[in-house]
Amino acid sequence: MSIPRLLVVDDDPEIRSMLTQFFQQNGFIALPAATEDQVHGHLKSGRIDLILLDVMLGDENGVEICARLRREQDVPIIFVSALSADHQRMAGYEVGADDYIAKPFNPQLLLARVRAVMQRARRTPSLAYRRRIRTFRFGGWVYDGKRDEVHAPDGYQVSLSQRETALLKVLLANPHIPLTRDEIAAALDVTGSGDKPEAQGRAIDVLVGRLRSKIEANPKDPQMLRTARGVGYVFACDVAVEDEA
Amino acid sequence: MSIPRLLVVDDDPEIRSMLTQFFQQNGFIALPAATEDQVHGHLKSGRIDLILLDVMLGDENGVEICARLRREQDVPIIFVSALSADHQRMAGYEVGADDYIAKPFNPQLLLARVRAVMQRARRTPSLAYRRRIRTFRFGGWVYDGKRDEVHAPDGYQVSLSQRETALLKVLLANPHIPLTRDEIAAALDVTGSGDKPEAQGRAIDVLVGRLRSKIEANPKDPQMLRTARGVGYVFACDVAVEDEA
DNA sequence: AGATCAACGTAACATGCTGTAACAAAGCGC
DNA sequence: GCGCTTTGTTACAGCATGTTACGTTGATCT
Repeated sequence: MSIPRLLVVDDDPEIRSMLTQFFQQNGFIALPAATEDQVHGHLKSGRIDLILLDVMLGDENGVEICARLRREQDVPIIFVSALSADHQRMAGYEVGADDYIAKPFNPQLLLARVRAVMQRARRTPSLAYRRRIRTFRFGGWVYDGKRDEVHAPDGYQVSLSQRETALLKVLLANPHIPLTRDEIAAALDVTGSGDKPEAQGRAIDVLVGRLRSKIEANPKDPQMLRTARGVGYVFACDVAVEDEA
Repeated sequence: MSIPRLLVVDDDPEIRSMLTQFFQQNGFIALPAATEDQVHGHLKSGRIDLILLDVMLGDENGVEICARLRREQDVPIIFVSALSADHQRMAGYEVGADDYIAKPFNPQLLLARVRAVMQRARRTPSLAYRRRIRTFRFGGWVYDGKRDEVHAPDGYQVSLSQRETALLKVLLANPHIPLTRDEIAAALDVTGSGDKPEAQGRAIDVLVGRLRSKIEANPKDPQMLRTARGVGYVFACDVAVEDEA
Protein backbone atom coordinates (compact mmCIF):
# COMPACT_ATOMS: atom_id res chain seq x y z
CA MET A 1 0.00 0.00 0.00
CA SER A 2 1.13 3.52 -0.66
CA ILE A 3 1.24 6.27 1.89
CA PRO A 4 -1.97 6.28 3.91
CA ARG A 5 -4.23 9.25 3.29
CA LEU A 6 -6.13 10.62 6.24
CA LEU A 7 -8.78 13.30 6.59
CA VAL A 8 -8.85 15.40 9.77
CA VAL A 9 -12.30 16.91 10.31
CA ASP A 10 -12.59 19.48 13.06
CA ASP A 11 -13.98 22.98 13.14
CA ASP A 12 -11.40 24.24 15.60
CA PRO A 13 -8.49 25.49 13.45
CA GLU A 14 -6.00 24.89 16.21
CA ILE A 15 -6.85 21.28 16.81
CA ARG A 16 -7.21 20.72 13.09
CA SER A 17 -3.72 21.92 12.27
CA MET A 18 -2.26 20.28 15.34
CA LEU A 19 -3.64 16.90 14.32
CA THR A 20 -2.77 17.38 10.67
CA GLN A 21 0.83 18.21 11.45
CA PHE A 22 1.12 15.40 13.93
CA PHE A 23 0.05 12.84 11.40
CA GLN A 24 2.17 14.31 8.67
CA GLN A 25 5.19 14.01 10.92
CA ASN A 26 4.32 10.38 11.40
CA GLY A 27 4.25 9.43 7.79
CA PHE A 28 0.66 10.05 6.81
CA ILE A 29 -0.76 12.31 4.20
CA ALA A 30 -3.13 14.29 6.38
CA LEU A 31 -5.72 16.62 4.88
CA PRO A 32 -7.64 19.15 6.96
CA ALA A 33 -11.37 19.73 6.61
CA ALA A 34 -13.66 21.98 8.59
CA THR A 35 -17.09 21.27 7.17
CA GLU A 36 -19.07 18.37 5.85
CA ASP A 37 -18.95 19.86 2.36
CA GLN A 38 -15.19 19.86 2.40
CA VAL A 39 -15.27 16.25 3.44
CA HIS A 40 -17.45 15.37 0.49
CA GLY A 41 -15.13 17.29 -1.77
CA HIS A 42 -12.12 15.32 -0.63
CA LEU A 43 -13.93 12.04 -0.90
CA LYS A 44 -14.93 12.74 -4.46
CA SER A 45 -11.60 14.04 -5.64
CA GLY A 46 -9.34 11.34 -4.31
CA ARG A 47 -8.68 8.33 -2.22
CA ILE A 48 -9.11 8.70 1.52
CA ASP A 49 -8.15 5.82 3.74
CA LEU A 50 -9.51 7.04 7.01
CA ILE A 51 -11.47 9.93 8.51
CA LEU A 52 -10.89 11.42 11.95
CA LEU A 53 -14.19 13.07 12.81
CA ASP A 54 -14.90 15.41 15.72
CA VAL A 55 -18.15 14.58 17.46
CA MET A 56 -19.09 18.23 17.83
CA LEU A 57 -18.74 20.03 14.55
CA GLY A 58 -20.06 23.47 15.36
CA ASP A 59 -23.76 22.94 15.89
CA GLU A 60 -23.82 20.01 13.52
CA ASN A 61 -23.99 16.61 15.09
CA GLY A 62 -21.00 14.49 14.15
CA VAL A 63 -23.06 11.39 14.60
CA GLU A 64 -25.39 12.34 11.82
CA ILE A 65 -22.56 13.36 9.56
CA CYS A 66 -21.01 10.01 10.17
CA ALA A 67 -24.20 8.23 9.27
CA ARG A 68 -24.46 10.22 6.05
CA LEU A 69 -20.85 9.53 5.12
CA ARG A 70 -21.34 5.88 5.76
CA ARG A 71 -24.33 5.76 3.51
CA GLU A 72 -22.37 7.48 0.78
CA GLN A 73 -18.98 5.92 0.88
CA ASP A 74 -17.14 3.13 2.53
CA VAL A 75 -14.44 4.84 4.57
CA PRO A 76 -13.24 3.90 8.03
CA ILE A 77 -14.18 6.60 10.53
CA ILE A 78 -12.75 7.32 13.95
CA PHE A 79 -14.67 9.58 16.26
CA VAL A 80 -12.87 12.13 18.37
CA SER A 81 -14.84 13.50 21.29
CA ALA A 82 -14.02 16.27 23.71
CA LEU A 83 -15.74 14.67 26.64
CA SER A 84 -15.25 11.14 27.69
CA ALA A 85 -18.85 11.16 28.80
CA ASP A 86 -19.74 11.54 25.15
CA HIS A 87 -17.14 8.97 24.44
CA GLN A 88 -18.82 6.33 26.46
CA ARG A 89 -22.17 7.21 25.17
CA MET A 90 -21.03 7.00 21.59
CA ALA A 91 -20.55 3.29 21.99
CA GLY A 92 -24.31 3.02 22.09
CA TYR A 93 -24.91 4.84 18.91
CA GLU A 94 -25.00 2.48 16.02
CA VAL A 95 -23.43 4.79 13.54
CA GLY A 96 -20.79 2.42 12.42
CA ALA A 97 -17.77 4.35 13.56
CA ASP A 98 -14.73 2.13 13.76
CA ASP A 99 -13.37 3.56 16.95
CA TYR A 100 -13.83 6.31 19.47
CA ILE A 101 -11.13 8.41 21.05
CA ALA A 102 -11.53 10.97 23.80
CA LYS A 103 -9.64 14.23 23.99
CA PRO A 104 -7.19 14.91 25.37
CA PHE A 105 -5.51 11.92 23.80
CA ASN A 106 -2.16 10.35 24.15
CA PRO A 107 -0.50 10.83 20.76
CA GLN A 108 0.99 7.35 20.69
CA LEU A 109 -2.34 5.84 21.54
CA LEU A 110 -3.98 7.82 18.79
CA LEU A 111 -1.46 6.58 16.25
CA ALA A 112 -1.91 3.02 17.41
CA ARG A 113 -5.68 3.26 17.10
CA VAL A 114 -5.48 4.74 13.65
CA ARG A 115 -3.12 2.02 12.46
CA ALA A 116 -5.27 -0.66 14.00
CA VAL A 117 -8.36 0.57 12.25
CA MET A 118 -6.59 0.79 8.93
CA GLN A 119 -5.25 -2.72 9.37
CA ARG A 120 -8.68 -4.02 10.12
CA ALA A 121 -10.13 -2.17 7.16
CA ARG A 122 -7.60 -3.76 4.86
CA ARG A 123 -8.37 -7.25 6.06
CA THR A 124 -12.10 -6.92 5.79
CA PRO A 125 -13.54 -7.53 2.34
CA SER A 126 -16.28 -4.96 2.31
CA LEU A 127 -16.44 -2.19 4.81
CA ALA A 128 -20.08 -1.56 4.23
CA TYR A 129 -20.98 -4.84 5.77
CA ARG A 130 -18.88 -4.11 8.79
CA ARG A 131 -20.29 -3.02 12.03
CA ARG A 132 -19.15 -3.32 15.54
CA ILE A 133 -19.96 -6.88 16.30
CA ARG A 134 -19.98 -7.37 20.00
CA THR A 135 -21.35 -9.97 22.31
CA PHE A 136 -22.53 -8.89 25.73
CA ARG A 137 -22.95 -11.08 28.80
CA PHE A 138 -24.93 -9.78 31.72
CA GLY A 139 -26.23 -11.72 34.68
CA GLY A 140 -26.58 -15.04 32.91
CA TRP A 141 -28.03 -13.44 29.80
CA VAL A 142 -26.24 -13.21 26.48
CA TYR A 143 -26.73 -10.79 23.66
CA ASP A 144 -25.09 -12.37 20.63
CA GLY A 145 -24.10 -9.52 18.36
CA LYS A 146 -23.23 -11.88 15.55
CA ARG A 147 -26.71 -13.25 15.22
CA ASP A 148 -28.39 -10.29 16.87
CA GLU A 149 -30.11 -12.65 19.27
CA VAL A 150 -30.78 -12.60 22.98
CA HIS A 151 -30.51 -15.74 25.05
CA ALA A 152 -31.96 -16.18 28.50
CA PRO A 153 -29.97 -17.70 31.37
CA ASP A 154 -31.74 -20.99 30.79
CA GLY A 155 -30.48 -21.06 27.21
CA TYR A 156 -33.78 -20.35 25.57
CA GLN A 157 -33.84 -17.68 22.93
CA VAL A 158 -35.95 -14.63 23.60
CA SER A 159 -37.49 -12.77 20.72
CA LEU A 160 -37.15 -9.02 21.01
CA SER A 161 -38.46 -6.52 18.51
CA GLN A 162 -36.01 -4.31 16.63
CA ARG A 163 -36.67 -1.42 18.93
CA GLU A 164 -36.35 -3.51 22.04
CA THR A 165 -33.05 -4.91 20.81
CA ALA A 166 -31.78 -1.43 20.03
CA LEU A 167 -32.71 -0.23 23.49
CA LEU A 168 -30.98 -3.19 25.05
CA LYS A 169 -27.83 -2.44 23.08
CA VAL A 170 -27.79 1.17 24.19
CA LEU A 171 -28.16 0.05 27.78
CA LEU A 172 -25.50 -2.62 27.48
CA ALA A 173 -23.08 -0.07 26.11
CA ASN A 174 -23.63 2.14 29.15
CA PRO A 175 -23.95 -0.04 32.21
CA HIS A 176 -24.35 1.76 35.53
CA ILE A 177 -24.68 5.12 33.78
CA PRO A 178 -28.09 6.76 34.14
CA LEU A 179 -29.41 7.70 30.73
CA THR A 180 -32.08 10.31 30.25
CA ARG A 181 -35.03 9.62 28.01
CA ASP A 182 -33.68 12.15 25.56
CA GLU A 183 -30.33 10.44 25.41
CA ILE A 184 -31.94 7.09 24.82
CA ALA A 185 -34.23 8.52 22.17
CA ALA A 186 -31.27 10.15 20.44
CA ALA A 187 -29.34 6.90 20.45
CA LEU A 188 -32.29 4.99 19.08
CA ASP A 189 -33.07 7.48 16.36
CA VAL A 190 -29.56 7.56 14.95
CA THR A 191 -30.11 4.15 13.51
CA GLY A 192 -33.33 5.28 11.92
CA SER A 193 -34.06 8.47 10.10
CA GLY A 194 -32.35 10.70 12.59
CA ASP A 195 -34.83 13.51 12.32
CA LYS A 196 -36.87 13.42 15.47
CA PRO A 197 -35.00 15.88 17.62
CA GLU A 198 -37.35 16.54 20.51
CA ALA A 199 -39.61 15.04 23.03
CA GLN A 200 -41.74 12.09 22.10
CA GLY A 201 -44.29 11.45 24.76
CA ARG A 202 -43.83 8.36 26.81
CA ALA A 203 -42.53 6.16 24.04
CA ILE A 204 -39.34 5.39 25.92
CA ASP A 205 -41.24 4.48 29.06
CA VAL A 206 -43.44 2.06 27.21
CA LEU A 207 -40.48 0.60 25.38
CA VAL A 208 -38.66 0.11 28.65
CA GLY A 209 -41.73 -1.57 30.07
CA ARG A 210 -41.90 -3.96 27.12
CA LEU A 211 -38.24 -4.84 27.37
CA ARG A 212 -38.59 -5.41 31.09
CA SER A 213 -41.46 -7.78 30.56
CA LYS A 214 -39.19 -9.88 28.36
CA ILE A 215 -35.86 -9.86 30.16
CA GLU A 216 -36.66 -9.30 33.81
CA ALA A 217 -37.47 -12.32 35.92
CA ASN A 218 -39.93 -10.21 37.85
CA PRO A 219 -40.84 -7.17 35.74
CA LYS A 220 -42.55 -5.54 38.70
CA ASP A 221 -39.25 -5.45 40.57
CA PRO A 222 -36.63 -4.97 37.89
CA GLN A 223 -33.10 -5.98 38.84
CA MET A 224 -31.28 -4.89 35.71
CA LEU A 225 -33.27 -2.23 33.93
CA ARG A 226 -33.78 0.08 36.89
CA THR A 227 -35.46 3.43 36.78
CA ALA A 228 -33.53 6.49 37.92
CA ARG A 229 -36.38 8.55 39.25
CA GLY A 230 -36.36 12.09 37.92
CA VAL A 231 -33.57 11.21 35.51
CA GLY A 232 -34.28 8.26 33.29
CA TYR A 233 -33.14 4.66 33.34
CA VAL A 234 -29.99 2.77 34.34
CA PHE A 235 -28.78 -0.65 33.45
CA ALA A 236 -27.71 -1.73 36.93
CA CYS A 237 -25.86 -4.86 35.97
CA ASP A 238 -22.26 -5.65 35.23
CA VAL A 239 -21.68 -6.33 31.58
CA ALA A 240 -18.89 -8.28 29.93
CA VAL A 241 -18.16 -7.31 26.35
CA GLU A 242 -16.45 -9.35 23.67
CA ASP A 243 -15.49 -7.68 20.45
CA GLU A 244 -15.48 -9.92 17.47
CA ALA A 245 -13.55 -10.07 14.22
CA MET B 1 3.73 5.64 30.35
CA SER B 2 5.47 8.96 30.47
CA ILE B 3 5.88 11.11 33.55
CA PRO B 4 2.63 11.19 35.50
CA ARG B 5 0.89 14.56 35.51
CA LEU B 6 -0.93 15.54 38.64
CA LEU B 7 -3.16 18.47 39.50
CA VAL B 8 -3.06 19.86 43.04
CA VAL B 9 -6.26 21.73 43.85
CA ASP B 10 -6.27 23.71 47.07
CA ASP B 11 -7.14 27.30 47.84
CA ASP B 12 -4.52 27.64 50.57
CA PRO B 13 -1.36 28.85 48.78
CA GLU B 14 0.91 27.33 51.38
CA ILE B 15 -0.49 23.83 51.21
CA ARG B 16 -0.78 24.09 47.45
CA SER B 17 2.89 24.90 46.93
CA MET B 18 3.96 22.46 49.60
CA LEU B 19 2.14 19.61 47.86
CA THR B 20 3.21 20.68 44.42
CA GLN B 21 6.86 20.78 45.40
CA PHE B 22 6.61 17.50 47.21
CA PHE B 23 5.29 15.71 44.18
CA GLN B 24 7.72 17.39 41.86
CA GLN B 25 10.58 16.16 44.01
CA ASN B 26 9.17 12.68 43.70
CA GLY B 27 9.13 12.52 39.96
CA PHE B 28 5.68 13.85 39.13
CA ILE B 29 4.72 16.78 37.02
CA ALA B 30 2.56 18.61 39.54
CA LEU B 31 0.43 21.56 38.54
CA PRO B 32 -1.19 23.87 41.10
CA ALA B 33 -4.77 25.07 40.83
CA ALA B 34 -6.80 27.18 43.23
CA THR B 35 -10.23 27.30 41.63
CA GLU B 36 -12.54 25.08 39.72
CA ASP B 37 -12.06 27.21 36.64
CA GLN B 38 -8.35 26.62 36.72
CA VAL B 39 -9.00 22.92 36.98
CA HIS B 40 -11.15 23.02 33.89
CA GLY B 41 -8.49 24.99 32.12
CA HIS B 42 -5.84 22.41 32.85
CA LEU B 43 -8.10 19.55 31.87
CA LYS B 44 -8.84 21.13 28.55
CA SER B 45 -5.33 22.13 27.71
CA GLY B 46 -3.54 18.91 28.43
CA ARG B 47 -3.38 15.45 29.84
CA ILE B 48 -3.94 15.11 33.57
CA ASP B 49 -3.51 11.70 35.13
CA LEU B 50 -4.82 12.41 38.58
CA ILE B 51 -6.40 15.20 40.62
CA LEU B 52 -5.75 15.86 44.30
CA LEU B 53 -8.80 17.79 45.44
CA ASP B 54 -9.27 19.58 48.74
CA VAL B 55 -12.66 18.95 50.29
CA MET B 56 -13.08 22.55 51.34
CA LEU B 57 -12.35 24.93 48.51
CA GLY B 58 -13.21 28.30 49.96
CA ASP B 59 -16.98 28.24 50.28
CA GLU B 60 -17.34 25.86 47.36
CA ASN B 61 -18.09 22.29 48.25
CA GLY B 62 -15.40 19.95 46.96
CA VAL B 63 -17.92 17.18 46.74
CA GLU B 64 -19.95 19.03 44.19
CA ILE B 65 -16.90 20.00 42.21
CA CYS B 66 -15.91 16.38 42.16
CA ALA B 67 -19.31 15.36 40.89
CA ARG B 68 -19.12 17.97 38.15
CA LEU B 69 -15.63 16.89 37.12
CA ARG B 70 -16.74 13.31 37.03
CA ARG B 71 -19.58 14.15 34.76
CA GLU B 72 -17.27 15.99 32.44
CA GLN B 73 -14.14 13.94 32.26
CA ASP B 74 -12.83 10.63 33.36
CA VAL B 75 -9.93 11.51 35.65
CA PRO B 76 -9.02 9.73 38.87
CA ILE B 77 -9.66 11.99 41.86
CA ILE B 78 -8.27 11.77 45.39
CA PHE B 79 -9.93 13.80 48.11
CA VAL B 80 -7.83 15.57 50.68
CA SER B 81 -9.63 16.64 53.82
CA ALA B 82 -8.46 18.73 56.72
CA LEU B 83 -10.46 16.93 59.34
CA SER B 84 -10.65 13.22 59.68
CA ALA B 85 -14.25 13.72 60.69
CA ASP B 86 -14.86 14.98 57.19
CA HIS B 87 -12.84 12.07 56.03
CA GLN B 88 -15.23 9.61 57.55
CA ARG B 89 -18.14 11.54 56.28
CA MET B 90 -16.90 11.52 52.72
CA ALA B 91 -17.23 7.80 52.56
CA GLY B 92 -20.97 8.21 52.49
CA TYR B 93 -21.09 10.61 49.66
CA GLU B 94 -21.42 8.83 46.40
CA VAL B 95 -19.23 11.10 44.41
CA GLY B 96 -16.98 8.49 42.98
CA ALA B 97 -13.71 9.73 44.36
CA ASP B 98 -11.03 7.11 44.12
CA ASP B 99 -9.58 7.62 47.55
CA TYR B 100 -9.71 9.86 50.58
CA ILE B 101 -6.76 11.14 52.54
CA ALA B 102 -6.85 13.13 55.76
CA LYS B 103 -4.49 15.92 56.66
CA PRO B 104 -1.99 15.86 58.17
CA PHE B 105 -0.72 13.04 56.04
CA ASN B 106 2.33 10.92 56.04
CA PRO B 107 4.20 11.83 52.85
CA GLN B 108 5.11 8.25 52.02
CA LEU B 109 1.55 7.13 52.54
CA LEU B 110 0.34 9.88 50.28
CA LEU B 111 2.73 8.84 47.54
CA ALA B 112 1.68 5.23 47.92
CA ARG B 113 -2.00 6.11 47.67
CA VAL B 114 -1.46 8.23 44.59
CA ARG B 115 0.50 5.48 42.88
CA ALA B 116 -2.09 2.89 43.83
CA VAL B 117 -4.90 4.93 42.35
CA MET B 118 -2.99 5.54 39.15
CA GLN B 119 -2.23 1.85 38.86
CA ARG B 120 -5.85 1.00 39.33
CA ALA B 121 -6.91 3.61 36.81
CA ARG B 122 -4.59 2.17 34.23
CA ARG B 123 -5.89 -1.33 34.72
CA THR B 124 -9.52 -0.30 34.65
CA PRO B 125 -10.90 0.29 31.19
CA SER B 126 -13.23 3.10 32.09
CA LEU B 127 -13.40 4.74 35.46
CA ALA B 128 -16.99 5.68 35.02
CA TYR B 129 -17.93 2.05 35.17
CA ARG B 130 -16.46 1.75 38.61
CA ARG B 131 -18.52 2.20 41.69
CA ARG B 132 -18.02 1.61 45.35
CA ILE B 133 -19.83 -1.56 46.18
CA ARG B 134 -20.09 -2.10 49.90
CA THR B 135 -22.12 -4.24 52.20
CA PHE B 136 -23.00 -3.03 55.68
CA ARG B 137 -24.04 -5.11 58.68
CA PHE B 138 -25.62 -3.45 61.67
CA GLY B 139 -27.41 -5.09 64.55
CA GLY B 140 -28.62 -8.11 62.66
CA TRP B 141 -29.55 -6.09 59.62
CA VAL B 142 -27.75 -6.23 56.31
CA TYR B 143 -27.55 -3.69 53.56
CA ASP B 144 -26.38 -5.52 50.46
CA GLY B 145 -24.66 -2.97 48.26
CA LYS B 146 -24.46 -5.33 45.35
CA ARG B 147 -28.18 -5.73 45.01
CA ASP B 148 -29.01 -2.49 46.78
CA GLU B 149 -31.31 -4.39 49.12
CA VAL B 150 -31.93 -4.29 52.84
CA HIS B 151 -32.53 -7.47 54.80
CA ALA B 152 -34.06 -7.62 58.24
CA PRO B 153 -32.56 -9.72 61.04
CA ASP B 154 -35.12 -12.42 60.35
CA GLY B 155 -33.88 -12.65 56.78
CA TYR B 156 -36.89 -11.07 55.17
CA GLN B 157 -36.25 -8.38 52.62
CA VAL B 158 -37.46 -4.90 53.42
CA SER B 159 -38.43 -2.64 50.59
CA LEU B 160 -37.12 0.88 50.99
CA SER B 161 -37.69 3.69 48.55
CA GLN B 162 -34.71 5.13 46.73
CA ARG B 163 -34.58 8.09 49.06
CA GLU B 164 -34.86 5.94 52.15
CA THR B 165 -32.06 3.73 50.90
CA ALA B 166 -29.90 6.75 50.21
CA LEU B 167 -30.50 8.07 53.70
CA LEU B 168 -29.64 4.72 55.19
CA LYS B 169 -26.39 4.63 53.27
CA VAL B 170 -25.39 8.06 54.49
CA LEU B 171 -26.10 6.99 58.06
CA LEU B 172 -24.27 3.69 57.71
CA ALA B 173 -21.22 5.50 56.44
CA ASN B 174 -21.21 7.72 59.53
CA PRO B 175 -22.13 5.61 62.52
CA HIS B 176 -22.12 7.40 65.87
CA ILE B 177 -21.50 10.74 64.19
CA PRO B 178 -24.32 13.27 64.57
CA LEU B 179 -25.30 14.61 61.17
CA THR B 180 -27.15 17.86 60.72
CA ARG B 181 -30.12 18.05 58.40
CA ASP B 182 -28.09 20.15 56.03
CA GLU B 183 -25.36 17.58 55.87
CA ILE B 184 -27.81 14.82 55.19
CA ALA B 185 -29.57 16.88 52.55
CA ALA B 186 -26.25 17.67 50.90
CA ALA B 187 -25.26 14.03 50.85
CA LEU B 188 -28.59 12.99 49.39
CA ASP B 189 -28.50 15.59 46.67
CA VAL B 190 -25.01 14.81 45.50
CA THR B 191 -26.22 11.59 44.06
CA GLY B 192 -29.00 13.37 42.27
CA SER B 193 -28.90 16.60 40.40
CA GLY B 194 -26.77 18.43 42.92
CA ASP B 195 -28.45 21.76 42.60
CA LYS B 196 -30.61 22.25 45.64
CA PRO B 197 -28.32 24.23 47.88
CA GLU B 198 -30.54 25.46 50.69
CA ALA B 199 -33.06 24.54 53.29
CA GLN B 200 -35.93 22.30 52.40
CA GLY B 201 -38.56 22.37 55.08
CA ARG B 202 -38.96 19.25 57.10
CA ALA B 203 -38.27 16.84 54.30
CA ILE B 204 -35.43 15.21 56.19
CA ASP B 205 -37.53 14.78 59.31
CA VAL B 206 -40.28 13.07 57.40
CA LEU B 207 -37.79 10.91 55.55
CA VAL B 208 -36.23 9.86 58.85
CA GLY B 209 -39.65 9.03 60.18
CA ARG B 210 -40.41 6.85 57.20
CA LEU B 211 -37.11 5.02 57.45
CA ARG B 212 -37.68 4.46 61.16
CA SER B 213 -41.06 2.98 60.51
CA LYS B 214 -39.40 0.40 58.28
CA ILE B 215 -36.22 -0.53 60.11
CA GLU B 216 -36.90 0.13 63.77
CA ALA B 217 -38.53 -2.62 65.81
CA ASN B 218 -40.38 0.04 67.76
CA PRO B 219 -40.42 3.25 65.71
CA LYS B 220 -41.67 5.23 68.68
CA ASP B 221 -38.51 4.41 70.59
CA PRO B 222 -35.79 4.23 67.96
CA GLN B 223 -32.69 2.26 68.93
CA MET B 224 -30.58 2.89 65.83
CA LEU B 225 -31.77 6.02 64.14
CA ARG B 226 -31.68 8.34 67.16
CA THR B 227 -32.39 12.01 67.07
CA ALA B 228 -29.72 14.42 68.28
CA ARG B 229 -31.95 17.12 69.63
CA GLY B 230 -30.90 20.57 68.43
CA VAL B 231 -28.43 19.03 66.01
CA GLY B 232 -29.87 16.42 63.74
CA TYR B 233 -29.75 12.65 63.71
CA VAL B 234 -27.24 9.95 64.69
CA PHE B 235 -26.99 6.35 63.71
CA ALA B 236 -26.30 4.91 67.16
CA CYS B 237 -25.30 1.43 66.12
CA ASP B 238 -22.05 -0.32 65.33
CA VAL B 239 -21.59 -1.00 61.65
CA ALA B 240 -19.37 -3.53 59.90
CA VAL B 241 -18.38 -2.67 56.36
CA GLU B 242 -17.21 -4.98 53.59
CA ASP B 243 -15.84 -3.50 50.42
CA GLU B 244 -16.30 -5.55 47.32
CA ALA B 245 -14.31 -5.97 44.17
C1' DA C 1 -44.11 22.18 89.80
C1' DG C 2 -45.88 24.81 86.27
C1' DA C 3 -45.44 27.88 82.35
C1' DT C 4 -43.34 28.67 78.08
C1' DC C 5 -41.23 27.87 73.82
C1' DA C 6 -38.56 25.68 70.44
C1' DA C 7 -37.69 21.28 68.42
C1' DC C 8 -39.59 17.14 66.88
C1' DG C 9 -42.97 13.32 65.06
C1' DT C 10 -46.31 12.41 61.98
C1' DA C 11 -50.83 12.33 59.66
C1' DA C 12 -52.84 14.31 55.83
C1' DC C 13 -52.46 16.49 51.76
C1' DA C 14 -50.33 18.05 47.22
C1' DT C 15 -47.54 17.17 43.42
C1' DG C 16 -45.00 15.08 40.14
C1' DC C 17 -43.16 10.85 38.08
C1' DT C 18 -43.71 6.26 36.53
C1' DG C 19 -46.00 1.74 35.02
C1' DT C 20 -49.10 -0.05 32.03
C1' DA C 21 -53.45 -1.28 29.78
C1' DA C 22 -55.91 -0.04 25.93
C1' DC C 23 -56.21 1.99 21.70
C1' DA C 24 -54.48 3.75 17.18
C1' DA C 25 -51.38 3.92 13.45
C1' DA C 26 -47.98 2.03 10.54
C1' DG C 27 -45.58 -1.66 8.34
C1' DC C 28 -45.26 -6.37 6.42
C1' DG C 29 -46.21 -10.86 4.34
C1' DC C 30 -49.59 -13.48 2.04
C1' DG D 1 -57.27 -6.43 1.06
C1' DC D 2 -56.60 -9.01 5.47
C1' DG D 3 -54.47 -10.46 9.53
C1' DC D 4 -50.44 -10.08 12.31
C1' DT D 5 -46.68 -7.59 14.50
C1' DT D 6 -44.50 -3.53 15.92
C1' DT D 7 -44.54 0.96 17.69
C1' DG D 8 -46.32 5.29 19.43
C1' DT D 9 -50.16 7.78 22.14
C1' DT D 10 -53.30 8.44 25.71
C1' DA D 11 -55.36 7.96 30.02
C1' DC D 12 -55.53 6.40 34.38
C1' DA D 13 -53.83 4.43 38.66
C1' DG D 14 -50.19 3.99 41.98
C1' DC D 15 -46.16 5.38 44.27
C1' DA D 16 -42.49 8.39 45.89
C1' DT D 17 -41.47 12.58 47.88
C1' DG D 18 -42.01 17.20 49.70
C1' DT D 19 -45.14 20.47 52.43
C1' DT D 20 -48.15 21.83 55.91
C1' DA D 21 -50.40 21.67 60.19
C1' DC D 22 -50.94 20.25 64.56
C1' DG D 23 -50.06 17.61 68.63
C1' DT D 24 -46.27 16.03 71.68
C1' DT D 25 -41.90 16.20 73.93
C1' DG D 26 -38.24 18.20 76.35
C1' DA D 27 -35.47 21.96 78.05
C1' DT D 28 -35.35 26.16 80.61
C1' DC D 29 -36.88 29.71 83.64
C1' DT D 30 -39.58 31.31 87.58
